[in-house]
Amino acid sequence: MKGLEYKKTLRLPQTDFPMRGNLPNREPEMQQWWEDIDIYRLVRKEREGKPKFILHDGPPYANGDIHIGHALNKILKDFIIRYKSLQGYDAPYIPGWDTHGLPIEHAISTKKGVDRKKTDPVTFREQCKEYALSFVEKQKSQFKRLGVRGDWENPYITLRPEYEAQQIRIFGDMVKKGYIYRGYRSVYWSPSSETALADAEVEYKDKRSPSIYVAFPVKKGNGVLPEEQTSIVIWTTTPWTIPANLAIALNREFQYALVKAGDRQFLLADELVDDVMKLAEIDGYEKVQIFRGEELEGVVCRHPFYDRESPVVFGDHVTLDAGTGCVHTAPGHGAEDFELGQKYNLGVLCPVDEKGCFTAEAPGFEGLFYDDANKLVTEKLREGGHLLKLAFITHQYPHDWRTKQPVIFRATEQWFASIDGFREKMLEAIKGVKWTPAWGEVRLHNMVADRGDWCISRQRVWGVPLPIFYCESCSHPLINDDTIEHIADLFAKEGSSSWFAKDTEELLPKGAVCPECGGDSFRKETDTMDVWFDSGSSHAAVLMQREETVWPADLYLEGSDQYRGWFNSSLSTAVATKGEAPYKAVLSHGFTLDGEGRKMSKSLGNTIDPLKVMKQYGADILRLWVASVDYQADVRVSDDILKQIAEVYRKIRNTFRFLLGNLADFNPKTDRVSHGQMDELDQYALVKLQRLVQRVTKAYDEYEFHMVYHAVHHFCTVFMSQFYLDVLKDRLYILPEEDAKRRSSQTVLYEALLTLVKMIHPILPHTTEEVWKYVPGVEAVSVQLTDFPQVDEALLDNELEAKWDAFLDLRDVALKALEEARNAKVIGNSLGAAVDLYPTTEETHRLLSSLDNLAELLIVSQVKLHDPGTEAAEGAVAGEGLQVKISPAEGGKCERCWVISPAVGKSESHPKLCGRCADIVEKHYADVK
RNA sequence: GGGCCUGUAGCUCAGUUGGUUAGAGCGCACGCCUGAUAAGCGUGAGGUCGGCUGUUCGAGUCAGCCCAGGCCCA
Repeated sequence: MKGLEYKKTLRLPQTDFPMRGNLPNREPEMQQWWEDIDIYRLVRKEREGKPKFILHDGPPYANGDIHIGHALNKILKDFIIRYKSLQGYDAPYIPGWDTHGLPIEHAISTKKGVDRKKTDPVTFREQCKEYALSFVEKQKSQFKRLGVRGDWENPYITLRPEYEAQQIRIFGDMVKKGYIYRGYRSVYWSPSSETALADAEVEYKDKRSPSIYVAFPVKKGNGVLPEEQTSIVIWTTTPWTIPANLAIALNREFQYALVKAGDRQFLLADELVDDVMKLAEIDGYEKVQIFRGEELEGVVCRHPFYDRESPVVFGDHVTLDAGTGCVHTAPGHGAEDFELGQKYNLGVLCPVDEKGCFTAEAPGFEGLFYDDANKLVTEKLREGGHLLKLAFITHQYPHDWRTKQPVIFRATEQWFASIDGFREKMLEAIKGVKWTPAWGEVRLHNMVADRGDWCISRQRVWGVPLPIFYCESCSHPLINDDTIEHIADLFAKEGSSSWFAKDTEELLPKGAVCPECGGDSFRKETDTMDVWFDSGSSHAAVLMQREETVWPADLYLEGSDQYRGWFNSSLSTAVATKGEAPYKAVLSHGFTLDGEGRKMSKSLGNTIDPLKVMKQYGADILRLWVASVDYQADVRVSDDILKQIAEVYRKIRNTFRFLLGNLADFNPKTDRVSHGQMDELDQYALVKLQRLVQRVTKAYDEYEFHMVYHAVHHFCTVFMSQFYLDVLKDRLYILPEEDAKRRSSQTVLYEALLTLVKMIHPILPHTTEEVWKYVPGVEAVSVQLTDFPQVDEALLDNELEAKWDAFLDLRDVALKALEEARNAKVIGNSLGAAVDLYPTTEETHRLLSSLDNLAELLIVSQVKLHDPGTEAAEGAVAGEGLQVKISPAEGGKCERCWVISPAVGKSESHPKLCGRCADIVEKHYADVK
């Protein structure tokens, strides 16, 4: 027999499981198979009646392709759903989409060129809906490509009638509890298009404006300022807002100077005196007195041409960058002014209508277009001697992105949810939620504690209408249980566009009358709800509606921006209506940054496109990346990082391949070896496997997926590949198929295979499913229909573990000695070596002498264990408790097992084999020639 | 400017109640093997633990300040 023939007597690994993943091609095939067998429903059925685990999906906005942040979010959710399913929970996953709101309106206007003002609402909304649904489909296929398992056939979508109806009911409930009220708020207003604008609809352009300095006469000096011939000087570039002036804002911290010029005195910020005097061309002035801002509290001025007071107030927004340090404040015409007005109870004066023309509230200017009033106001100021200077400046000013005309601020009536009404309950509810990471609680608490009321009305068409009517005769709003239920039912049947399609009479229940005046004629509200109200109602629209879910959810999992967003809006509507949080636990993830830890942006060109990654590497690589990082803080991605992940993937895949290859002839039903009969090394491997299950289970339970990743990778690399599998090769390849020692190891390999494939499945669903198809003797059609490995406490032999752990340390000493011998050209591979072991302690000797197969464990040909304390040969390598000397092994190299042995050549029938192999071939392979 | 968070080898992560020369894997360098082979094995070089100042017998671990970066506000 020749070497080639002897090779036929080996049991080398054999498997069709491919070494290379070829994921970009193979994953879609696997996903098709999942769809064919309807894996989502199979898993649900498998867990029917089991305790539920509800991870409620936060809806992404249906616009654009998915980006890496979406991928991170959905993959993390999928880890959890898959893990909980394997752990025996019934864990349905209903993906959702957020579909109303400005960005879609915007896209319809810009991309499709539809003019909202010129299109009837029903038609416009139809186009928005079509657009939104097209992106739902697009993103759905992209999410599915990530390998996310869920009820993709029945997602929740905020524009669906049944969703809108529930949202209306939530709103109605809040009305009933008295949390909804009407108030004023300052918004961007475009006179040219006669509509309110959102921030995104405003663009800044250069504009030439008048710049005036105005003296407001002091009426009450409050014992601090003189009242004769004394004025506070303000600066503004919008003279037309002077009629709406209700206050003058100062900064408490600044120094203000009283300046005497001729017979008049002016108060303004000390630092700006010289600049302003120069501009106003006032010579010969002198500072009379300096005040700290706060000293001027209580001072009141008189409006320059109305019989009205203008008190001094304080605001941090007052700066010394420009002007006088005294800010003209018109709550009706500025956001900061408005807030200050609220704070000081100044009231709101907004004497400008939707066309930008003055109303009767500004006597002397009625009907005048605001921009034309600048001149008249200035004139009036000059006449009264209040105008110190008029000039013109060019500055950046907000314009309507569509009409390109300037925009103004206008206080308008809006609907609010009164956070004060349930703030305390919210703070209480926050305490009852489990926050991961723990600082989430502080973050949301601070936010809720500080936030103002929630403005829920939007002057938009693409949204859920505010279901409110106004009496035609007294303007009193009409909203009650009957109207709410009526509209909810209507929306459930026909969708919320019916609000725009139908007349008011058709929208009202029969016989509705105004509770104030008894009138029976109404008009309907035209505003829609803030989209945060949409998604914030999902707990009611989904969890309370669907039969497969329960309320509250076990978990919400979103990016950390959602503390302000969805975590917050959901909590608000839930606490307001049910008095409790809609979630038992909240988990948040960070943001994806580039390789340098910087924000990703298209303009910087440092984005990573998940779709490209899947095309190049595959979804499992992307998923492995998600698993590898500590997502609770911000995470980094780059091409280099993905390359690294691909390497780790290779290692895990090859471990599976090796296990499969060495189990080709193993039938778990007939070939298993009982634990008591196992080789000690195999028992040790089982202990290590239990330790892995322990560690991994804990990590999954705590949502610490990077711990899973590192633990599994470490196990595959350090324990399996570098030690256990390497040592096992000899017995697996060389021993006869049915040899008990061989079967013992195979039993462990089989256990390890099953354990690993299930444990890593939530992270690598495609790869593990592929592996599953090659695992011998399993009945479940999919790995997803199996149970997560449990720790077998009976296998945890601490003494055995400690002994072998100690052996591995001694092995390191031997490995080092072998390396030195290799470098010195004493040996090539380790089988060329004869090893002399010189224990320096009794303990080491006891350990080593208890192992009868040291040569096998060290993968060398010969080992001699010396008595403790024996002096080591020259050139021995010293380590902890052991010295090791390497020399070339003596004898011939067995052609079958490659071990070097003096016995080679002794056998007559097999002169090229060692004793062991000659024996095996005689007994088991007599027929092989 | 405010609230919250992050900063340990090139990369991804560990570092127990503060306690000896700070760990792992990947990558890298060098070598072995060619019976896991577009694989596998071995050895090795890499860290002022973001910086500074404190508390302490002793700090990657505690406190303060600063720098860099992130989310959300103003």
